[in-house]
Amino acid sequence: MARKQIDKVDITAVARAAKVSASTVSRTFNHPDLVNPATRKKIDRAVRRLGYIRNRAAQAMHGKRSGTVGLVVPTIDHAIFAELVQSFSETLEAAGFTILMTSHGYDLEREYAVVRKLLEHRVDGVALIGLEHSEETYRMLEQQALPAVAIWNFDAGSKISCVGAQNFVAGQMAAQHLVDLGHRDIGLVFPNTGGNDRSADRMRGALTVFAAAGIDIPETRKWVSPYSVAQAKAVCAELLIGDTRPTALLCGNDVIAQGCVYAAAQTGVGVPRELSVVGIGDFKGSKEMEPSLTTVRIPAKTIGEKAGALIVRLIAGEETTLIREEFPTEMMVRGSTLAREFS
Amino acid sequence: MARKQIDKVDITAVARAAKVSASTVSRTFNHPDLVNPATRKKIDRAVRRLGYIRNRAAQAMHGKRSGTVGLVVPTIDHAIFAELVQSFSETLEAAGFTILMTSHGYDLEREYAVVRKLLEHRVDGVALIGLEHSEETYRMLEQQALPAVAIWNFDAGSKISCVGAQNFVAGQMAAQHLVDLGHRDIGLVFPNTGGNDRSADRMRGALTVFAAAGIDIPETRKWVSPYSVAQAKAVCAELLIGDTRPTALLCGNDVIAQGCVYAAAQTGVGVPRELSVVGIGDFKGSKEMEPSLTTVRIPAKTIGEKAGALIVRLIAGEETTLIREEFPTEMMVRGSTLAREFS
DNA sequence: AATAGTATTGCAAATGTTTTCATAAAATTA
DNA sequence: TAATTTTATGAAAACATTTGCAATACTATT
Repeated sequence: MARKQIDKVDITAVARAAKVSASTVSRTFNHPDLVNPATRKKIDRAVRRLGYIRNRAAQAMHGKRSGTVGLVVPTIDHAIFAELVQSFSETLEAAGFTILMTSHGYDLEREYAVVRKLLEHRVDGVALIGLEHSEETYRMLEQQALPAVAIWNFDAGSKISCVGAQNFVAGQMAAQHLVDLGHRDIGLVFPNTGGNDRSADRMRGALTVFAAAGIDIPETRKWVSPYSVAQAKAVCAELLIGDTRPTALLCGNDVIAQGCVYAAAQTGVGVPRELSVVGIGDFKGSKEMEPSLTTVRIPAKTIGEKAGALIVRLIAGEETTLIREEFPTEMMVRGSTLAREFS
Repeated sequence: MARKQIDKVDITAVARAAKVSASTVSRTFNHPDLVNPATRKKIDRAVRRLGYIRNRAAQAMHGKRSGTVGLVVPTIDHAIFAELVQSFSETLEAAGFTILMTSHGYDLEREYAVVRKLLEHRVDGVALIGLEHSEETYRMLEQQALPAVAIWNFDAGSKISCVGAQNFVAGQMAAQHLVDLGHRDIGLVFPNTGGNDRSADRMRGALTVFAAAGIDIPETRKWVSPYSVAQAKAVCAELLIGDTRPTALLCGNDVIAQGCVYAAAQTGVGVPRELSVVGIGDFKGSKEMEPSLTTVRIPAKTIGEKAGALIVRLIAGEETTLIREEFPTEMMVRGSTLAREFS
């Protein structure tokens, strides 16, 4: 059994134990080919015996990379981001990086603070969700000349590299689908769009299509719900028991759509027969629910992977210009929408 | 507009710009009360003008804390952990820490590697999910004398501090509920239990209760499904079309239960009339689904918060002994279970 | 055997901070 | 006004590591 570590074991302790100099120990880690195999073995044994663990902080001081990448999300507690974050981190971990993750709860002031904190930790790069960030945040990133990528949204005019989809188009697709099915009286259930450009873009996209089709969405047909099944269900249950209800609901994302479908089931409104529901996102499980959810697919997993790969290249200096990668959204027509029955 | 940062701006650059020594600058950050307000202001201005960001790596070298806490999860891509992780990180961020997060995909070998990497980054503490970890991992943590807490499981004999619930009891509760309803022919749908003590404990708990009630669960009534709605639905759909099907299903967690409920809807089996389904976990949305899911509540949010608070105390040295905090599970009887109809 | 490489290692400087100690200036007390 | 205490600052050492340079010890070449 290894003894408790009373005296700190640093590189010189290892050196002493192996009867070599600290430099040689350091080299065994960083340039193993420069040291004699026999010596290496001695050192290896000492390392193991003492339970030595190198100190990245000390390494990082030498202009060496810290081996960490910052990831800033509004919240993790969402099917939405969980999938994205997972594939992003897998990619980065495979490349040897560790993720420093922070969340800010959709507060751009807090976002600035956490990004700053990441910089204090000398992350080799940062990934942010979306493209809406404070001036200060953008300025800081630029000033530090840090590899940065915005994930989730694609925008041809973005100030930093981005990899994602066009939420505007996603909104358009969902709207177009409803229009194509003959719906005219449509309700919108979206989260509050402050500090959330994804949601705002989707809504704008949808509204554009409706306007083009000559469909007016009065304020009374717009409901606000956070990204929560429970709250969406409550909001939706309320709107469904009104004396006139829309024939279709376009939801800000799949979680909200799910809530709507449940609310309909609860209030005895048949989906899709009496009410069509369309979501955006195509989260895990959306396809499996009953009725299975019609939605616009945003390829979260792919986006996460590609964003991870991009930041690795950015850090390695393989990319020098601003890079933008777009991933198309796709209309997934499933069981929760149906052509409107004309009387 | 701040100029691009060509020459690295470190503490001495700030000192130069403010015409003071580096020590004074350092002090303004760490012991502001020791420096003259006027000087402080000068320094503040210089910091702002140069866009200086302190280097935690260099600080960490002085035995100072790194201000990071490692969080090791099997995967983030789960409703299960998302909620836990969110509340855990909120608590820690409020205390000024940043989270270093890594996942290992239920591979204990990889877990050892990532914990080691966290130690290289000199995290001030680590949190792991569950209590099943490799000998090597435990040894390393002990040897480094690092504050560590296991989240999710409670075990009175744990080797490290833990805060969580008893999965064994959760399994018992779910099973007892079905027994109380008169079910005798019960199916089990659980994930593979390798490297996943949570799941294994739940299963054992359930089996204990069934045995006590004189109910035998033959191998043919045990199905394996990962934590995925899609796969659980597929597995369950298969078992439901068999010529004899159980009257109740006990699922390893709510995601699986959800898949089962959907599978039943798909194959036209009425829940709860013809089939009772009970889950474990009480995830977000479980209550809202239709029928709403009967499940055993494990208070993820509370556990995350308390675990965060505990590790903060551990790091601050306020706790010196091994601490174990248990949070009780609770049977949430809802719409997906019903007493078995006797012929 | 002498020469020129080449492989291996150690020394010392450097990295960006914090902190201890010493010193100087200012404020207080007698 | 001198003596003492307090406040504010700087110089230098310390932290754990990496790396450029120099020194030594081998190997290969002639």
